[in-house]
Amino acid sequence: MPELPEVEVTRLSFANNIAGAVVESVRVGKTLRWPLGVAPMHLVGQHVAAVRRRGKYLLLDLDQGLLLIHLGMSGSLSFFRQNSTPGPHDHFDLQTSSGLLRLNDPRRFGAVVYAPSEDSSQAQKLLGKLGLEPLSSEFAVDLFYAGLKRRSSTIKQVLLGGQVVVGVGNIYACETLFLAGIRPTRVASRITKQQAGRLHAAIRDVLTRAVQKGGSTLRDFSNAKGESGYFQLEAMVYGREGLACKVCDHPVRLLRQGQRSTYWCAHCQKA
DNA sequence: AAAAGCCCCTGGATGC
DNA sequence: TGCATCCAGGGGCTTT
Repeated sequence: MPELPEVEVTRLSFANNIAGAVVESVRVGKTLRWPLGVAPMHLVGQHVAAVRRRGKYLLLDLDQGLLLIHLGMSGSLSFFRQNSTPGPHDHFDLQTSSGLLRLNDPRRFGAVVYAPSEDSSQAQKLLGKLGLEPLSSEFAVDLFYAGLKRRSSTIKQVLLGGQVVVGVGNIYACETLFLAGIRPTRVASRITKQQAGRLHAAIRDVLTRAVQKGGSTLRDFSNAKGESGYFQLEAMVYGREGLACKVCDHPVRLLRQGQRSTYWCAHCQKA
């Protein structure tokens, strides 16, 4: 479910509410991708200083260390002002003095992991190889182009891989390649500087607008206040196999790349 | 070092 | 209605 815009919208929806709050109790349900990595008691009494985002990870800064939260494929966070009883897929609760932060995740590909610091091995194992933040000023065309230059796999897989640029998931990878007119099977290192420029602009543009629109919902995304997004940025190709391309009327194609579906238009994406 | 596969898990949609 | 099969927006881990 969540790509960068959904994670960022989630962060914005509760960061100000939880900042400065004190952890009162922690409830761990079924184990997620990994165990929490610390005794829940250790978190009690600590302040939540801030909520940051790195790629698709949310970072909750505590007095001592931080929590790394990932939503996986099916995770979502909710923030409750009042008490609420957990449902069958609510696998982590952080009760604070200002409200309850709850992770719901049916598939349990998500994670909540404690790390003693951002430099710790626990944190670096997850964050250490992440690429450029597409919505920050560090996302320069030159750096992006240089990153693509040293990759020999296809551009679609490089976008998904997160080692050159973070936060672009399957939907946005398909959509940005369409907007840039680049075929998804193109070897990344053979992309020209001009094409890299178009792709760079498409990534910034689409992700920025998706955050502004409240996150896309092809299915069921909602932020931590329970408000759903609308997918007002309509997909040009994603999920549209066999339908007419919105630009040229040729049928949208489907292909498999690394066990993921890629949707694209062979007529519009010739670069 | 990088790339390619393999998995983790549940629920919803589709087909018989 | 019931059951089997396929698919899903992610990414760490293991093997090449």
